[in-house]
Amino acid sequence: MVGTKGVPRAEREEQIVAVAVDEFAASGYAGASMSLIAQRAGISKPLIYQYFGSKDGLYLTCLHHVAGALLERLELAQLQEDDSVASRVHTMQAIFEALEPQRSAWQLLYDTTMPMTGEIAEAARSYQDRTAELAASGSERFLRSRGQRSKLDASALSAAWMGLVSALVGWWLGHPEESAEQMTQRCYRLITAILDSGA
Amino acid sequence: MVGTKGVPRAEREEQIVAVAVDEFAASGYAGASMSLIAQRAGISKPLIYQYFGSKDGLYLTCLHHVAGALLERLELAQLQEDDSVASRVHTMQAIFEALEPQRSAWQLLYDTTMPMTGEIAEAARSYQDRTAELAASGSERFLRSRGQRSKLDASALSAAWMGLVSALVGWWLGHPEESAEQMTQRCYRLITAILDSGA
DNA sequence: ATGGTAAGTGACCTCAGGGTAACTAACTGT
DNA sequence: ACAGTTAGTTACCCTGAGGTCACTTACCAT
Repeated sequence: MVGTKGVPRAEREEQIVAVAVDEFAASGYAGASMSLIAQRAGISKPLIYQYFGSKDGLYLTCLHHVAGALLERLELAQLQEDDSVASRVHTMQAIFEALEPQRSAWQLLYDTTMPMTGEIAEAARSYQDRTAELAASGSERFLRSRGQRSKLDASALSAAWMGLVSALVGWWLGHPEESAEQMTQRCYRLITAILDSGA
Repeated sequence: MVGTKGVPRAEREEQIVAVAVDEFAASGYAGASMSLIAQRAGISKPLIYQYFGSKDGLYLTCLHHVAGALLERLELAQLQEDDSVASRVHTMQAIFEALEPQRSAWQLLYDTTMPMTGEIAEAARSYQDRTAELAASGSERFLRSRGQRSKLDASALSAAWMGLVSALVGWWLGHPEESAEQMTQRCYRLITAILDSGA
């Protein structure tokens, strides 16, 4: 079947991006197949190229679409943070809420299979840096308030925190029946349990 | 240049596996190139196929080589654990020490680009399950000792813990000048700082 | 009605990467 | 010396994935 189906470009682009985000998240940049994305979106490959130019172009669009909203929400949540560990739950809440519309989005930011050079790498790095900075400033403040000043320790703590968040999001992906709010409360319970064990 | 170079098979296999582990860790199963591995190992592609049969065969060998030692060490460390959070540092120590000879090994276990079916997937899943079980039993015991009995919470905590460990190993990869012992001490400092903040 | 434009496709090109066939040169024991 | 085995290579095949060309059909303004 050939010829237009009467679907306007903007709408098609949304459909394609939705499918692509999912596919990129599941298989990574390298593993994802343009043909498969086209097939799953119910259109043919050349249409994707007409709209997005290249695989990089599509990925870039997906990345901005996904990371833009997330970062905005995250930087907002940052303002509610204080020195306490418990307040970290706010960050988790922000992430869960921002991710609710398309949970798999998170994987795009930390895809290890994307090329290490070029526009797409720069964009990803830029988003990664912004999230890392949020985590880092929090970690440093946290450690300083406890009398530790090692830059390296702060850097490691920051990495650990981001890995922890990443893993929880991954767990969430495997438990789709859980709502964002349930996840937030779960985090609260866990953090409390860990801290109560104290000293 | 053609013909033997006088290197016995066992030795060559070791060289190849060493390079392959590195390459698989860096680019993932899908992204790694057999040609590149051959080139970096200083031999030609067919020799790899002669020795390992296929890409899957090579990956499998790498996986067993790497995960076997790690799991053994990890299951040993498990015995030193108690209910406290602080004792988790023993697990970290075990991981750092087991990984010292080839740090990038860790990535192999959790490569998301490997095929989801076949012998290699089963092997990976088996190793993942063994590590997950270690983490899970620890998490469950930990939560139960604090009066919480939710299976889901334990599962999430387990995932979070594994993500945290994974991230710290990743951080270590980016800071090659740090020794395993320094990493262990760093973990001790961080855990202490978090717990001291208590309640 | 009709021409221009937007939406859409089948068939192809190109090239990288897994995998193989056929050949060659050095060791090793008799 | 020489035959057999082990270590090693060059040159190739084939599939799949990114990407493009030429073509087709529906919508829309005059």
